[in-house]
Amino acid sequence: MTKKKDGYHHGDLRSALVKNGLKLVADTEDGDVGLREVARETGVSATAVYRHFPDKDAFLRALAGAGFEMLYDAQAKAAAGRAAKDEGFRAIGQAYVHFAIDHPPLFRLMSRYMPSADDFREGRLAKGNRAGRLLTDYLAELLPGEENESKRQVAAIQAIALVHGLAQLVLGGQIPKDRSLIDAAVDEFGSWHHES
Amino acid sequence: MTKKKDGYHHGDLRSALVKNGLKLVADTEDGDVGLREVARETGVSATAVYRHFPDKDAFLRALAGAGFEMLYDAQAKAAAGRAAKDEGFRAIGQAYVHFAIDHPPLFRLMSRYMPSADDFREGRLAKGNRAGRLLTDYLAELLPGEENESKRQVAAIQAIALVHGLAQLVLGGQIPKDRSLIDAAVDEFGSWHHES
DNA sequence: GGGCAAATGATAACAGTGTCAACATGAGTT
DNA sequence: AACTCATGTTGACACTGTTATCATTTGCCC
Repeated sequence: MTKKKDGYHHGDLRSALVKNGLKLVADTEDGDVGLREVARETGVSATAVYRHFPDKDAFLRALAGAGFEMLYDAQAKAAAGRAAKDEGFRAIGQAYVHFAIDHPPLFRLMSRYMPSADDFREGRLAKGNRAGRLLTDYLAELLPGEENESKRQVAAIQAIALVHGLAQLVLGGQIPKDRSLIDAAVDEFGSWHHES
Repeated sequence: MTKKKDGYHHGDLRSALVKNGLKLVADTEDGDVGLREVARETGVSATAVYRHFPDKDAFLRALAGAGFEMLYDAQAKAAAGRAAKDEGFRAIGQAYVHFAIDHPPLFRLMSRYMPSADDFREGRLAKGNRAGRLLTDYLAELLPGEENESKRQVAAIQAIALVHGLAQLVLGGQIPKDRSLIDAAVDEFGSWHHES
């Protein structure tokens, strides 16, 4: 139980649900929480959730969105102070994996509700776009003079695939949770493109 | 309904459940099937499944295992005939992503039940190890004379992270389902390490 | 301030799920 | 032929997401 302004109406139930949802997600394995469970934790009836979210899917998407906000903050903080663009790129790439390691269930949830490329283009995003855009933006500045556009697109795809794959496989236990190893993997990728 | 040898006993229920399970998984979005659903499809009572699998988790793990067998076959076929080791490496890497594209829900299920590094080392795998081992084995032959062992480990991690990340992000819609683009991303990675 | 509509909450119920305990049936062995 | 054990069934329990219906409160208008 958290935050309850006693009385029939809650005051700000929606954000209370999200906050408790995030807390409960952290205690799960796969990042899935039940609506009834979070309602119970919030001290409210099960169906009250439906006044703020159309269904469970929408609620989990909201949780994932909050997670992307946290990720964006972490990446921004990691990149701050890095004057050199390539250092900034490596920093936010590593921050991506570190975030996954620090919040395994939340990251798994986020992976399931990650905005698609279409969501990006058509601007139908709240704010969760920023996390993903950071990486590709840095990469765009990092590779200004590539021969052709397609080569740059390939490099961008490699970058996000590498970083996302690292995070996914570390959480799955296929890659050792070794921070220096992970940082090395990201660093070397960055240097390939920068030193060439 | 498939395969039913009519009568109280089924004959080979376990494999029938797996077969129908795989079929049903293919029709889902996230690669999750209900035990009752597959039991219904197989024409058997819901609890009969428990005579062959301790719980739902074990059943889904069996489905994932069957998926890894399919993946291994696809990778072996892709690598066959490639004399050059680096070509073989690229082929199985691309086959990994192609498999994901061809079987989205199954691949998502497999991602959730992917054998961990510990499973590998301690040899507690049925046969699903082969799919993962293929990639790293090729990579080991590909990089015989790297300066130190740690550099080789970093390269191995980069390879599987790149390939797994590509698969994951294509299925999520973050990367366009463009086969030539994906092949280019894998090819270029292979050439980096080979030409150096 | 009184009254009313809309927003927000609660209750009851339905269909569906994973799982367990108890029982039924058939196959294989001696 | 009888017994045993693996295999399949029935019934039930606790739980879930979701809907329909009813209750309360807030905010606004006169």
